[in-house]
Amino acid sequence: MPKLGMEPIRRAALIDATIAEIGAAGTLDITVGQIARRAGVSSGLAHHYFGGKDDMLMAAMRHVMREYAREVRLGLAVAQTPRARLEAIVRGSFAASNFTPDTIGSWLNFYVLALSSGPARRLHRIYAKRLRSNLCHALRPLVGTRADNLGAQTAALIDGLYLHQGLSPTVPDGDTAIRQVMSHLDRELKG
Amino acid sequence: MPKLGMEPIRRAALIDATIAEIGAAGTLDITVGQIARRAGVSSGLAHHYFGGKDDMLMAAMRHVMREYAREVRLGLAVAQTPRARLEAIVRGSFAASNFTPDTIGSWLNFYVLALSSGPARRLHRIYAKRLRSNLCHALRPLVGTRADNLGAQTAALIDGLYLHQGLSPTVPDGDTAIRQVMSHLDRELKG
Amino acid sequence: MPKLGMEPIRRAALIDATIAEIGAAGTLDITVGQIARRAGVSSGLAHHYFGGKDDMLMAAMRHVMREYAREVRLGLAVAQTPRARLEAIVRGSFAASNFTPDTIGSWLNFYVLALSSGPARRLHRIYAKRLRSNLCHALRPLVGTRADNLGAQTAALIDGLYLHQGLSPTVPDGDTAIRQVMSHLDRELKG
Amino acid sequence: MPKLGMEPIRRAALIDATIAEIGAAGTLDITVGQIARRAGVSSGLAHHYFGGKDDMLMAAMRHVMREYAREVRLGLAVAQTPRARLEAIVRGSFAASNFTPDTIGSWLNFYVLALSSGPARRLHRIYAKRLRSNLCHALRPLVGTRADNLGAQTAALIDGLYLHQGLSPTVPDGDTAIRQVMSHLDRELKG
DNA sequence: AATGAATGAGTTTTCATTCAT
DNA sequence: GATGAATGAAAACTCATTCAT
Repeated sequence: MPKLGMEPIRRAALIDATIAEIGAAGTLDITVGQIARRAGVSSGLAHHYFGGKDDMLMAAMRHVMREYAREVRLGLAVAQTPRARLEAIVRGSFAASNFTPDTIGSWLNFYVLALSSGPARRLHRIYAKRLRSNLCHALRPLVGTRADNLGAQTAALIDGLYLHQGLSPTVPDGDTAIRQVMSHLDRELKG
Repeated sequence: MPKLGMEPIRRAALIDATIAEIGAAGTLDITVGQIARRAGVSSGLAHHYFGGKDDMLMAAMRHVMREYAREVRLGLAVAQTPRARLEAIVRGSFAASNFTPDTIGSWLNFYVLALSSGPARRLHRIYAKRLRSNLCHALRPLVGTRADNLGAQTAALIDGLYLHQGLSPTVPDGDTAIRQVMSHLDRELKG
Repeated sequence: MPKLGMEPIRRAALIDATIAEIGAAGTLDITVGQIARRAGVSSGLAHHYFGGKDDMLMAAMRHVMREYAREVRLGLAVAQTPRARLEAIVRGSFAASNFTPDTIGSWLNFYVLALSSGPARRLHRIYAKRLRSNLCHALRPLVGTRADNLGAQTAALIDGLYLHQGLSPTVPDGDTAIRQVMSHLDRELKG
Repeated sequence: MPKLGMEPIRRAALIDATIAEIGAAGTLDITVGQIARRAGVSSGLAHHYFGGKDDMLMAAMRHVMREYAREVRLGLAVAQTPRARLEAIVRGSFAASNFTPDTIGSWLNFYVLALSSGPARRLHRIYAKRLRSNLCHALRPLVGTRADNLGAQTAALIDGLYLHQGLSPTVPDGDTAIRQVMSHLDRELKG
C-alpha cells in the first residue's frame, strides 16, 4: 500500500502555495509550475489533484473566503450586543490572520477575476451577500430602516480600505482599518 | 503618399479600443490582435505606435486617469464653497462620462495591475495622492485636523463604491454613488 | 496472504478490457488508466503484469488473432471437402464470437498499428500468411495454379469486408459477409 | 505591404507535409512540429493557418480524397462503355499519382480515424458512398439488379487490396491491383 | 504609414511509468 | 500481490513581437 491520505495534505499545501504565489507576484499570471514548486511537488501532481489551473485558483479563492467567514463567525459567536456584533464583523474583516499582504493581494486579484470568470463571480457574490447581510442584521436594531443604506456603505468602506491597504506602500495595518470603520460607524450611530 | 498626422488619431483609437476591450473581457488578458481589430488596424501598427502591449495598457490607464482628473478639475473650477468643492470631487469621481462599465472594468483591472507592475503602481500613486489631497484640501476649512482622517476614509469609500458597482450585476449608477458619499460626508460634517 | 494464481486471471481481464476500451474509443489512444479501471485494477498493476502499454496492446492483438485462429481451426477440423474447408475459413473469419464491434474496431486499429510498430507488423504478417496459406491450401484441389491468385484476392476481400463492416453505421453482420465471400468463391470456382 | 497571398501556398505545403509525415511514420501520432519542420515553417504558423492539429489532419484527409475523386473523374470523362467506366474507376483507385506508400499509409490511418472522429467519419462516408455509387452506376447496364451486390463486393475488394498493399513489405503495385479487380469483375460479368 | 507573414518562447495539460509501502 | 502517490517528458496551443515589403 502506498502512502495513504496524501490528497488533503497536498491540496492544502497547493492552496497555500497558490495564495503565497499570487501574493508574491501580485497577479494571477503565475504558472502552475511556480505554484507546484512552492508547494514542493511536481506540476503534474497539481493537475492531478485539481484538474487544472482555474480549479486551483477557485479553490484558493474559496479557501480565502472560508477563512474570512470563519473569523467573522467566531467573533459573532461571542458578541452580546448589536454594537459588539458590528465590531466582530469589522474585526474579522481585518483580522491579523487574514490581513497579510499575500492574502490581500489574492483578495484583490480574486475580486477582479470576478469580472471575467463565472465561477469567481458566483463566489464573490456569496461573499458580498454575506458581508452585507451580516452588517445589516447587526445594524437593524440600531438604526432601523437605515440599516440597508448604512450596511451597503460600510461594506463599500471595508472593501475600499482593503484596496487602499493592499495598494499602499506601507505594511498592511488591520488595527487602523478597524478603527477607521468603527469610528465611521459610531459617528453614524450617534447621528 | 503617407497620410500625415495619423499618429494622434491612431493612438487615440487604439487607447479607446484597449479600454473597450478590457471592459468587454473584464480582464487584462486580452490580445494585441483583439485591440487592433477593434481599432480597425493591424496588430503590427499597434506595436508601431506603442512599442508593446504593456505600453498600450499604460497609455490606456493614463488616459482613464486623465479623463477623471479633467472631470474633477472642471468641477472644482466653478465651485465656490468648500462644500461645493467636496461635491465637485465626488461628482467628478462618478461622472457619467467616466462611470461606464468599460471604464470601471478598466479601472479595477488597473488598480490590481498596480500590485505587479512598477509603471502602473506609479500611475496609481499619482491618482491616489491627488484624490486624497483634493479631498483634504476641501475638508480642511470644514473639519480642521480631522481632514486627513476623513479624507482617507472618503477616498476609501469612493474606491469601495467603484468596486461594488463594478462587480454588481446591475448597471452602474453614478448618482446613487454620489448620494452615498455625500450623505456620508454631510453626516460627518454635521457631527 | 497473497492470492495465488491471480496472474492469469488479471492478465485475461486486462486484455479483455483493452479490447473493449479500444472498441469503445475506436482508437489506440486510450490510457492505461482507462484500461485498468475497466478491468477493475490499478494502473500500477497493469504495468506490473505487462511491463508497459505497448506490451498490453500487443498482448491484446495476439489474443484477438489467437481467437480467430482457434475459430478457423475448429471449423477446419470437421471439414471433409475442399469446399467445406473454404467455407470453414470464411465462417471462422466472420464468426459471431469474434465479429463484434469491439473486436472489429480493435482489428482495424491493429492493422494500422502494423504500419508503425515492428512487433505489430510481425504479428500481422503471421495472420496474413496463415490466412493466405489456409485459403490457397483449400483452393489448390479446386483451381490448381490459380489458387495463389484467387487466395490473395479472397484474403483481400475478407479484409475489405472487415473494413466496410467496421466502418459501416449499421451493426456488423457476419452472415452477410460470409454469403458475399462464398458467392464470390462459388462463382470463381464455377467459371 | 508584406508578401501577399502566402496562405494558399503554406496550406498546400503543410498538407503535403502532413501526408508525407503520416506516410513516413505510419501513424497519426505525429507532432505539429514535425509537420511544420517538413513544410519548412514554424509550428506556430501551422496553427495559424489551420487552427489546430485535428484541422490539419482533416484537411489532409480531404485533400487525399479530392485527389482520388479527381483521378476517377478524369477517367470517367473519357470512358465510352460501361466496361470502360468500370475500368476507369478501378484505375483511378490505384492510379500511380495517389498510390504511393505515403498516400496509402495516410488513407489507412484516415480509415481508422473514422472510427473515433466525427469529421473523419463524415468524410469517409462521402468517399464510400461515391465509390459505391460510381461502381453501381457502371454495373447496372451490365448486370442489372445484381449491380448493388457486386458493387459492394467490388468496393470491399478495392479497399482490401489497399490494405494488403499498404501492409505488404513490397513496394505498392497499382497495376497488379488493377488487374486483380478487373479480372474479378470480368469473371463476374461473364458468369 | 501600414500590413500580413512568420517566429518561438512560454504555458497548460496529459499520461506512461516508477516507487514506497 | 496491489495500490495510490508522484514524476517529468512531451505535445498542443497562444501570442507578443519582429520584419520584409
